[in-house]
Amino acid sequence: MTAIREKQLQKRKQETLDVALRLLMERGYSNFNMDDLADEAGISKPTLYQYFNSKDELVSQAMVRVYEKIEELLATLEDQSPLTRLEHFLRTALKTRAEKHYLAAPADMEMMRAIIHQYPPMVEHVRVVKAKLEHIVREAQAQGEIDPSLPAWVVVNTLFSFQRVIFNPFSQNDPPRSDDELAAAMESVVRLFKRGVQMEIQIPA
Amino acid sequence: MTAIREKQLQKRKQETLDVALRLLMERGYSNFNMDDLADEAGISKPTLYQYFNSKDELVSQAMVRVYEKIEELLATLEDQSPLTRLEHFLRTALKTRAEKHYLAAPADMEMMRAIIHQYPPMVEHVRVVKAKLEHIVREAQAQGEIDPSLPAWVVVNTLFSFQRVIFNPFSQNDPPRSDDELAAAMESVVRLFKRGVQMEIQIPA
Amino acid sequence: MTAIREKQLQKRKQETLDVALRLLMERGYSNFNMDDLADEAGISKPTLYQYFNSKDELVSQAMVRVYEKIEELLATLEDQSPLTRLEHFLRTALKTRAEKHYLAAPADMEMMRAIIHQYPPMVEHVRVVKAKLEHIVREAQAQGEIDPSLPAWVVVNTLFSFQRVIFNPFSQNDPPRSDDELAAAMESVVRLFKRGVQMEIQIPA
Amino acid sequence: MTAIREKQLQKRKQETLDVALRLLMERGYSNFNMDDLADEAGISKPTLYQYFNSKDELVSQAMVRVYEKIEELLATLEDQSPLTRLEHFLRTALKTRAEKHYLAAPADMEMMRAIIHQYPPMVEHVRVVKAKLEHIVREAQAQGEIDPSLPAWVVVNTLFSFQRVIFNPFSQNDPPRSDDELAAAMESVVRLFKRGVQMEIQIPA
DNA sequence: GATGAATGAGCGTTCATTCAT
DNA sequence: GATGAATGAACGCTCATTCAT
Repeated sequence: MTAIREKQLQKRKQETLDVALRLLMERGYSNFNMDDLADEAGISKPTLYQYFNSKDELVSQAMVRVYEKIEELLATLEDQSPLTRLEHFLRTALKTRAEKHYLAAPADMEMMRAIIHQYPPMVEHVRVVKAKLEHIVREAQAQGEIDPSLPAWVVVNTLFSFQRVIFNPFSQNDPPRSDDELAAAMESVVRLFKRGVQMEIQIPA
Repeated sequence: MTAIREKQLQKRKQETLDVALRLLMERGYSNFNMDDLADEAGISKPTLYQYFNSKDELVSQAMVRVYEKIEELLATLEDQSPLTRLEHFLRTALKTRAEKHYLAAPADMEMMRAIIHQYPPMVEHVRVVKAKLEHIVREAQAQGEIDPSLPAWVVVNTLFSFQRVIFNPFSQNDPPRSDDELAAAMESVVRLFKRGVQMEIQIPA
Repeated sequence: MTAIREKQLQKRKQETLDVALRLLMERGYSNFNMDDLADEAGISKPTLYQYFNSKDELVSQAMVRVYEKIEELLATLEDQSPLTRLEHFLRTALKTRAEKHYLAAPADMEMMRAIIHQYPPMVEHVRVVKAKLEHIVREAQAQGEIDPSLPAWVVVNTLFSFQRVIFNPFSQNDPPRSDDELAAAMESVVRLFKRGVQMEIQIPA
Repeated sequence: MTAIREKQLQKRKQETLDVALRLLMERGYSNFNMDDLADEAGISKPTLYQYFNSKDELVSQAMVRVYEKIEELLATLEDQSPLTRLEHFLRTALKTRAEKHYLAAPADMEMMRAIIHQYPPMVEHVRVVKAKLEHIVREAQAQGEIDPSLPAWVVVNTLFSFQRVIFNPFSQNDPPRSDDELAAAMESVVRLFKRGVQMEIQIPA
């Protein structure tokens, strides 16, 4: 019984986090408020506060959600070569981004640093995911797929950063891109990344 | 006489914008408030509102400031090759960023989209700078320095995005980097960029 | 259960409007502020804003309240002759006024024009009440109780205006009137009105 | 020299008061501010404060101006019968009002009571004008032009109140009146007043 | 367990008023 | 004598958070 209850609760919580994520993406942190979230999630505010202790915790958990999705994604790719895994990650991140959803777009939220700081478990979560990605980078470097002179953390941060190429707040002022343009842009970014991290080409004598 | 006054005023305004930029960088938009700004700038709130009509206008002008600096930078590089100019721009952006100042870090402010929208002259400013950079990219492509198959806007956005590699809100949770590490990272990013945009290497038969 | 809640809420709202009306009467619009209202009404400011969306809406609703009272009053007089109804209305208005309450004193608020304009339903309300009064005037004219050469709207506006005779901001500087004086003044006004609107007396040949 | 200066100053002051009166009429007290007044009067704010010690004093003086105009008007009528003088006063007041200027519209400003209170000389001024009007009323009563049973102050207040019949903030929502309608309305008001204050008609046996 | 209703604390903005030139 | 620039004090309004039912 309680288990079922518990499951229902978890589901509600997850749904709430999804709505929160969407609103954050749509409006930005400062235009995101608990009233609207409660409304859009179809629950009352006190209930919201039963699920999450504070707005900041909620936002933090929403971010963690993003990182969990990354982990899930990486888990499905375990049998592929390290570089292929990174490529896949990048491609997925870009696509998700283009569809205006989240996934791995944490860098957006300059504003959330204070928050993140206050919730150590979340911080830990982020650290773990980054460590996993760094590990993959190092594997790739060991296998000669990536230039070993590049610091692994730089490569990982680069991957995260690339998401902004496709969609960022300022692109709203750019000319709108057609789906084809967007697809081409994504491929360009992937190519740019792969070439960029490649070993120095040794021109055979 | 009046000219001196006017100049003083402009100076005050600029100083205020500088303080604003620092606070925005430190705290993010939503923790940035007019009281603190007035305090830190050493002026009263009503004076603030004589300089700027609203918080949003102030923030917008602060952003414009950033773009002006980019323009100034680009102007000093006119005699160099297109790719060199882009490289220089990137290097400067990264360095500024590492020093926790601004310059070309607009992409930070997911939260500012609404704002920017409301101040058409600012939007125009941003558009112009982006157009200039895109122009340089196209020159580089014409001269064979950059792969012509990459859309110019993608390359420009990439340049902006790269700033986040060095410093972003989440890196506060990463291990702190030494100055040497940072310098190396910056070089890595530049290298990654240059290789990434390069023409496909034609291996001679 | 909820019904009780709802009723309590409505009561609170009404009480708040009453306090608002008193304060408006005492201080005028520009010295009337939401903090004091909240204090005097014994609720918090946010609660105030749950009841009313803005100061102006609140003031508008307070005005509507006044007009509702007029409608209620008129409803109780339906079986009387038109002129008697108008007389009764005037008498009540004057008495209420003398007791420093409201009822039908909208003309006070020169300052509220902008407000009223912004709340179409309120404007409509006012229009309806005026229309009802004008209708009564026309009935009286049809029955020979009122000179038909007087435009109905002029008569109605006259009725409203008369309230100021008894009490207006400037009368505070006048010598204070005793209760008897006040009663006499009210009767004088009523008499003045009745004679003023009367048919031209036909002196029989 | 100084006399000329002094005259210039007085002229400027009067002009400023006229602008103030117009703005007060147009916007109401609460939307009337010193910045706009300085702008529209073409002087600087500090200069404004040299002319008038405070906003409230300025407004009070503006009101006094209105009463001065009444005194001037009455002075030109000295050779006429008391009732004729009152009639003339009423007619002028209504006309001025219809032209959306002031003159004798003090009752508008519910909001100014606090002010008026604080400037005894102004209060005195108002008292004097009212006393003069009351004196005329008493003369009329002595000459049998006005029913002696009506308290003089009631008659005077009635005169002031009538201005609102023609134009008040709420009439903005009424259907607009043509010039002819307005002229007819004014005549109606005058007639209503005259009949209203008339002696009881003694029907000869 | 869920919620309608309530609130303390704060924020952006304005305004009457004054200083320094 | 006249003014551009500055400010203290409020005011309208919002938001994260918590009772009371």
